[in-house]
Amino acid sequence: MGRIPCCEKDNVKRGQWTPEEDNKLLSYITQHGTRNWRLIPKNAGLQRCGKSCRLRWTNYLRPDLKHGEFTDAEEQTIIKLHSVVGCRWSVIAAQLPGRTDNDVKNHWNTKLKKKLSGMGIDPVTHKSFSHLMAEIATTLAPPQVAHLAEAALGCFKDEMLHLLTKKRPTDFPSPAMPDMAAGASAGMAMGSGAHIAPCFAAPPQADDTIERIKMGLSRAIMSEPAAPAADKPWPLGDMSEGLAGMYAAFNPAQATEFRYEGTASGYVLGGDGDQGTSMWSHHSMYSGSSGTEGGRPALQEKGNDSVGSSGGDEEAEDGKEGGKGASDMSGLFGSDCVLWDLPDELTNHMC
DNA sequence: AAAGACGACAACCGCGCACAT
DNA sequence: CATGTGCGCGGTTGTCGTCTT
Repeated sequence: MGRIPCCEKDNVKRGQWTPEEDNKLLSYITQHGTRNWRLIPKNAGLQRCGKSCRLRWTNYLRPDLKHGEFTDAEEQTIIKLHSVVGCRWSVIAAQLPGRTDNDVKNHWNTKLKKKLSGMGIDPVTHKSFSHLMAEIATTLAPPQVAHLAEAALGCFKDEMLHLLTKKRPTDFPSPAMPDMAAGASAGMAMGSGAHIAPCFAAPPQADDTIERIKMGLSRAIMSEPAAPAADKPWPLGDMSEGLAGMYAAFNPAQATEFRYEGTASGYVLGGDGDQGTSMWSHHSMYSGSSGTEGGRPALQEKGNDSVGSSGGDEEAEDGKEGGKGASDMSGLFGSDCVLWDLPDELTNHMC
């Protein structure tokens, strides 16, 4: 059916607001409130559309707004809440008095995302890069690994190249560095993306690093093995060499084989025929304590969501699986850390 | 000193939901 | 119930100041 535009664009002014316009809007709203945004610009004598007025008011003119630098506490709040609710900026902003969703969103995009990336943490999943790469190596059968490694590394590549060329990782405070070092040792045998990890552990020359990343990505793509028969196990030798090495490093006791159990049930890690041990039982975000003992199905993936569900995916799952979000989140901050004192409104988003 | 690159922030756009008619 | 309207939200774009070369 289509919507009628909120205003005739020909007759309205756009772009930066002048102090005069601000004054008109402010004085009008002070006297009459914000009952009908469509009428406000007309009554206030502004050549703006109501939507523009509303944005100006909510993002800038409101007297209860806090302008200026975000404090460390506010940043921590944003990061924690983002790990729970994703890009629901209005929900996050609601927990930060005086901040708007636009403020929070801008601050995230311009500062916090880079800050987390610099610490070796993927800002989408809030997991360390090494975890994500290792997860790729352990959760999927070899035929899928190359494709997913390519996809995942592609996501990180630009950010990493940026960091490597602009600011060395060693310049960042890095709680995730031990993980990265672990990933580095695990990935030494890798012919693929694990080249990245040593770059964080001991950054070589940036130019050399970039070349090594490119080569690693190429090899990850090129090393896809042929699929074995459905009833035959995957010998590690069928994995790309690097991924096999990475898997072996994380799971020395069980690094014997992958077994393919068909598409209906997904890929199951073999060995003793049981679930095997995920590195997730040894690592967790931030704290390093046991994270997902609640039975994170990392080794029995169905579908392709094993590279950590993105914020968008989590949102897409809202309402489909009661309690899923909350249970998954319980491990995010480690056992010694109460997740968050979330109001009902917030926790409702998580289920 | 000038030009280009980059970062930060303000503002815009389009979609979807809730509510009124 | 169908349609119209208002508003909120998240993603994207534009602009301006600062930094780098």
